[in-house]
Amino acid sequence: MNQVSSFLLRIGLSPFSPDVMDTGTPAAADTSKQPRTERGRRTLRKLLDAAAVEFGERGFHEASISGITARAGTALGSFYTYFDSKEAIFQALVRDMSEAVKVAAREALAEPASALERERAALTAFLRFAAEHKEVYRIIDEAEFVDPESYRQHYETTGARILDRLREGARKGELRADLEEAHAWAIMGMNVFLGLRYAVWGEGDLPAERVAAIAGDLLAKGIAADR
Amino acid sequence: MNQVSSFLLRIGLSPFSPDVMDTGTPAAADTSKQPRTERGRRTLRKLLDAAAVEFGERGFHEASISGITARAGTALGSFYTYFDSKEAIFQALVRDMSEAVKVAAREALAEPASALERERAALTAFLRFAAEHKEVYRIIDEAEFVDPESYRQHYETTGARILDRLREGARKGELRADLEEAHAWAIMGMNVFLGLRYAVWGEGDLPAERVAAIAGDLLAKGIAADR
DNA sequence: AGAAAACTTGAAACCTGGTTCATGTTTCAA
DNA sequence: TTGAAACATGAACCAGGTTTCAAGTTTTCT
Repeated sequence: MNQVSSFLLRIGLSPFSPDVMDTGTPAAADTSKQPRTERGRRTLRKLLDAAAVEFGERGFHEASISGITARAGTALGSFYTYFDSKEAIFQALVRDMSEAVKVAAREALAEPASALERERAALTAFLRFAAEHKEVYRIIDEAEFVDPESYRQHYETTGARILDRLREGARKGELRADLEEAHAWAIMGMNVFLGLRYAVWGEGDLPAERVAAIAGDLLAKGIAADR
Repeated sequence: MNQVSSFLLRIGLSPFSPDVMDTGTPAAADTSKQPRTERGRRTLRKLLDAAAVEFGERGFHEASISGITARAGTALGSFYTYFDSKEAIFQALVRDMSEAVKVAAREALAEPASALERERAALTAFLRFAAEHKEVYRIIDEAEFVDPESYRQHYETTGARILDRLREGARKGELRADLEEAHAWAIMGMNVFLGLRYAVWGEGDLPAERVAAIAGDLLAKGIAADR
């Protein structure tokens, strides 16, 4: 029911870690809301885990605070000890998850390989992660409407990381030298849609490796007929 | 304020055309709701146009029926003469817009060209359309949460059309023979994300042709360094 | 013309669910 | 031990927006 908690357990502890780069939303002085007690930290974590499930299952608007607190096994009122509003917890969740996706990708890129191999590995990891945590996928996607700033930040950051890899590949002479932001976004879009189709919707009609192989090979050679 | 109406004027007349393929949602016996009068058709159209603006500007949940009727210049109660609920008009809108996107793409593919050229042309058209009708983009995207069935149908149909083109290209020997559904989805994802980044978000930092050229060339040759 | 059907109207009923709050319990440091 | 701060509780409050409805007005058809 909550494979989510595994990574939230890891991440959840720092849901309010100061934003590395404050982008617009004042992020509020949530100092007042930070738990000062072990018990408090436990409750906060339960709420975040519960929210991930609730939002993932019912979507932002269908989801209810009482649904979250019920799942968390806390009283309705307790919610407001930790979050100012429904939006606030959603935002915390989105940022944690964005981070979680990033981490998952980074891990997959641990051992060095050719630039093309790396893109394939990254996609495989992403597909596996998405299949494992469909809620994450959904929540980040819904952020486009609930918390546009975080949504934008997520994709801009992700795009920038892809571009970095492309440039690195170009530097090593493995990739073309003229790659730019648009290439990174094209690859990102590819990945996201393949994730939607095969990881989130697909009941595994194509395994992650296969999908990643197809995309990798598309990146390597294009789709034109061999001459 | 409503460049939308132009295409809705065209499409709006048949918002209830029987679904070619009923997919799950019973689509209800909307026979009862079909206008039987010229006046009725006019009002229905006003409501759809207004809804496109309202939903596009405020998103599904922020949008209100009274907002729609106010923009349409009709009474609140009249809304329910034509739609059963907020969801119902949203669905009608999504399906119309899905159709509109399809039409725009078809038009761009009017004159024959090489398979790769066609993909580039399709993307250019899509980017132009998206820039022109950001609301459409947003509404279709939000359907993922408000009306998942229509959302899925939109992308499955679109993906299928792309795949058809790829197969056609393969048949003519211009494209590789091993292209499959995943390739179509990869291309679709590419297009959608480039649309989001450069048509919807971008203030035209890159013109549609340039973006389409980059993507087209990625499809043609891949991103590996020339050997 | 006359009557039925189609359509319009906007006030008000109705619901839902986010948020508040006053009261109690637990934790922790001195 | 003890008091203050942190945290927990859930009934009640409340705003806002969807939906209903009964009473008109316009259109269509014979």
